[in-house]
Amino acid sequence: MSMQDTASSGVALWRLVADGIERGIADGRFAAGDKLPGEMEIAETYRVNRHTVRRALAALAERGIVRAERGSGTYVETQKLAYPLRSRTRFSEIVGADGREPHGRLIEASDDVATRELARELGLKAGAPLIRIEAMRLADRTPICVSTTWLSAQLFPGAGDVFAATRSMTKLLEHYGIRDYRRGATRITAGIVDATDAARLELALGRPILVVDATDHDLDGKPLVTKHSRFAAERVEFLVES
Amino acid sequence: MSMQDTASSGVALWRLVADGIERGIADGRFAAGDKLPGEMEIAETYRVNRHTVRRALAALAERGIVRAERGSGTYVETQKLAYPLRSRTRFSEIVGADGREPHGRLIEASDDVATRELARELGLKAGAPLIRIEAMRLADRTPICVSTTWLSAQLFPGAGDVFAATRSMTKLLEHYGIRDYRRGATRITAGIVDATDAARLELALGRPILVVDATDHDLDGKPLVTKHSRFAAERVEFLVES
DNA sequence: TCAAGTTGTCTAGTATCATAGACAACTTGG
DNA sequence: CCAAGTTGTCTATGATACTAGACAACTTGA
Repeated sequence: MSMQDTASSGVALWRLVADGIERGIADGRFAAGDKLPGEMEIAETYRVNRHTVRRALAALAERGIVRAERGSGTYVETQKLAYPLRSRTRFSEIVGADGREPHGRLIEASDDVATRELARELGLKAGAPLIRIEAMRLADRTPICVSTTWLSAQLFPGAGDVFAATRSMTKLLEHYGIRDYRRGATRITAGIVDATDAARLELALGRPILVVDATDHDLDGKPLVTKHSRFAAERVEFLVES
Repeated sequence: MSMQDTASSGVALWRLVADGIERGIADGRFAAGDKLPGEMEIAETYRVNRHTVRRALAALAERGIVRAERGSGTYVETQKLAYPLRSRTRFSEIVGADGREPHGRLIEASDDVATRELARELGLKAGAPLIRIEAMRLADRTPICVSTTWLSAQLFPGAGDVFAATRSMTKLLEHYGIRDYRRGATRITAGIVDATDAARLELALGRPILVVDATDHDLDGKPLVTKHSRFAAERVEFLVES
């Protein structure tokens, strides 16, 4: 590798190294607790200066993916988040069960208008006022997914502010008196991350993402919210129960 | 945006801008022939210096996606090939209907042996002799896809030579007395182009591809050929009819 | 013809990226 | 304890990324 590669691709060398290592962890070449090769060895395999490797490892360490031990080596901290797809799915519960700390972050909340598709999913009329929430979910400090969520502006007035305060869709619904809800039909597809999501997910450009479309209903079957979520494929593993 | 964003993400700003514009073209926000917003306007929307926008546009121009006209503006060059996925799909017809000239090119023909999966698709026994044809399809002079096609060596003896002469799967089947055929179940996935296909498709490394697996049957439902095709995602758009 | 708007080109300055070398601090295994 | 191997930190240098401003060259529409 060389600066020429960086210039032509627009991706920093240390980022390529970091992504390569993270991919190795995702693929299982390095399991949780494993010792990574030494910095010099990594530098040789990527044909890169040791300082560049250190930059990459620092980025991974900041996200809690690896942990450096002076004099000893650098060790893998995390493993893929097992994400069961049940009708009752709560991000915070899943992450908590994995021994990691769930976080939510509001990216943007804005008013929107129901397209035909959104109206059908939410049981509204096309053109109905909606609130669109762009949010992000993390486990410890690692971004897991970004979601675009739509709710009826009439059923959930001021939902954007509520989410900004609670950072949780479950708590948002509780705020409007909804104690429990269920996930309806879920569509799973895959795609390539775009630049915006890549920056948000701290994901390399061009990496695969898992795209999940789903609508949550209350216990009477009335649609509440519909979501379009993009998961970093290398950090999560969907489990579908039979 | 600022250098701080770049530092944290390891992705150059101009790359984010270029991807954003390319996405706009892919999404149809900018159609072929359309004039893009001025460099200053793009710079404002991305909160970036005009020179950074010019870097992004230069990268897109080098790939033939946009074309700058001094004093006038920057225009979208490319147009995606609309590719309807019907049970009766002929590449030449689709390309011709788009007003472009279809071409076929034989890359390689070789003998092969049926794996379990291939045997199941073709209704043969595992280990049965096959002919494997690696071919490429173009519209005008733009590569659209590369396909690996398997046929029974017993049903279609010398198929490689026939394809080399006709450069068309339809004509190949005609040569063996098959006047019409239908496409069976089609699986569509996405992935990243590998180095070999990238060179063939004249595609940059790391670009997305649409992977299509399908088996063609004769009118009695007997499997004829099974294909594994890789389309340059940025040059084609599949249309699935409901 | 002319003014406004567009892309093309130049200079300059600051911050980051990447490389290079040296040495300190620490852990591990013999 | 000691040698080998590891990560941590420092200085230094050159290339690249991004911003900033100015002006030239060109197109378009009034």
